[in-house]
Amino acid sequence: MLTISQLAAYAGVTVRAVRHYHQVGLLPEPARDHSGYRTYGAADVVRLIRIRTLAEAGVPLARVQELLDASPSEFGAAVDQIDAELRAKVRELQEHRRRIAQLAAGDTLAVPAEVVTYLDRLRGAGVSTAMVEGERDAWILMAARWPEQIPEFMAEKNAQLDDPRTLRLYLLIDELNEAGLDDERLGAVADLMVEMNEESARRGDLDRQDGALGDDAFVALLDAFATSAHPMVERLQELMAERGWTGWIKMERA
Amino acid sequence: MLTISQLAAYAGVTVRAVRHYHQVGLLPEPARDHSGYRTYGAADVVRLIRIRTLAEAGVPLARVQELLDASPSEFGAAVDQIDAELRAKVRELQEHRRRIAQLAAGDTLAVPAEVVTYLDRLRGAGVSTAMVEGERDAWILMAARWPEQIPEFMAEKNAQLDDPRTLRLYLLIDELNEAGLDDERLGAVADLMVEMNEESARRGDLDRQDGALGDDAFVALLDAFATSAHPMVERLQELMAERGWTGWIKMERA
DNA sequence: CTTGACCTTGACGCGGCGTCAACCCTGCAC
DNA sequence: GTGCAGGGTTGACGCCGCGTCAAGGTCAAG
Repeated sequence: MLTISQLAAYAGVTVRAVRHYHQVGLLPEPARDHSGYRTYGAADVVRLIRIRTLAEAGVPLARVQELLDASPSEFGAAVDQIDAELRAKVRELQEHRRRIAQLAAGDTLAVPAEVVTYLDRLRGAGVSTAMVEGERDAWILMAARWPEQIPEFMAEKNAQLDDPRTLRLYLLIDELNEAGLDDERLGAVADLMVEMNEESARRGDLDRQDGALGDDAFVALLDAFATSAHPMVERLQELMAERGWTGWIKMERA
Repeated sequence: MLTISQLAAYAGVTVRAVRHYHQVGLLPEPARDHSGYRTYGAADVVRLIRIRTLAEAGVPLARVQELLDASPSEFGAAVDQIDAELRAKVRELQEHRRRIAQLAAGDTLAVPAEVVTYLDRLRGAGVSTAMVEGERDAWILMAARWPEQIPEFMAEKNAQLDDPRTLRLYLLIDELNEAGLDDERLGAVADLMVEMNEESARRGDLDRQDGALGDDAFVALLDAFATSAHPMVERLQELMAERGWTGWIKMERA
């Protein structure tokens, strides 16, 4: 007669595992000796080994029972099914690996590739890290809301950046962020923005934007985000309002 | 300002997940409105999306925090490590698949290939299913105790089976199992066993067996197993004892 | 008699939430 | 007013396969 640790040793499992199998009913509770110890025989070793064989092959414990007393054909079908489940898990993990491989650089985190390119262009042109991060976060939000439109949006953004005044705008705002709020230079920024908005309006860009950004609540959210990130935005909006323009992400004539 | 379900919708996660992230400290608890509702802003959406991006790439939640504010080089190292862990998991699952693929037929379950061949030979020679299953279980035990020696043992077993008297022994015992205990024919079985034992002894097989089966407790276990499986074994042992032989699995001159 | 190695039951922990339960708030239709 | 649907809140259990204490009782050896 065997004690639980001897049984476990013969089968190559832990004592705790044996007790677990008792608990879930996989292995019947054996008789006890005079002091309450469980006593096992050779048949228990056999059953335990067969359980382990299945468990180590990835069979969920809940299904081991049915497999142990299945006919060969049932057994084959069940094995096929379990193998299919294992395949699915493998695929899932492979997908994880694929994704994690794409997370090489910091920016790539949650940002589509087009946006990364755009952000790199900004950085390369001398725009500050803080500003680029703000842009990145804004585009994370955009990509969450309109994943399909991102290539479209980025094409337009890149086109805007071809106009040297756009870059000048970014750099001016960067400077002001460092230097502190200076109403005279802010005024110049606002003037520049108005000038470019007028041109956009003439080209009809604003109308197209109206269609694309058709979720007022979300636009409000983005505006609030911009305001909280850069206090200067609020002041700029006031100056723009004086010049007849409201909004921020989506600019409109008052 | 967003409610928790709006936040969750923007990031493409469940409300429960958001609350879980609060609980584990991944996402800071936001301010509450007058009725206790959580209120979120755009920055929370951004953070939540970045968390999801990592989580969906297979990063354990416990490590998401450190990855979110890691430098690019730290990030790269961590990503490498996580990828290694994912690879390990994949390998493990593949191993499971390999094993389960081997579990095609019933006998294969926990029995080495050599034994399967031997059992098939017995079955093919007309030995009963019950007897073959008993043999199988005994060999499961043997393989657990002496995995290395199994090929050796099976070679010997096969050699024994080349002697037609061995098969006759199996078939006789099968018959007696069905017909009930009949001392006269049992006597004939015992005589045959003695005869073969004597020959084994002359060839020196018994001495080699002594060396191989050097674990008395385990031999006792196997004997007990045989006895409990077939009540006839006990009677046979008595008859063998009268003829000067003791033991069962490991036979010795009294 | 002590020690150390075993046995017993009971309970928590892990990972990432899903899924009740039991209750409160809000806005709208009647 | 009242009722109802559809939000929100905290709290707790469940999953899976055990690992790992905790707090004892038992056994064989020195």
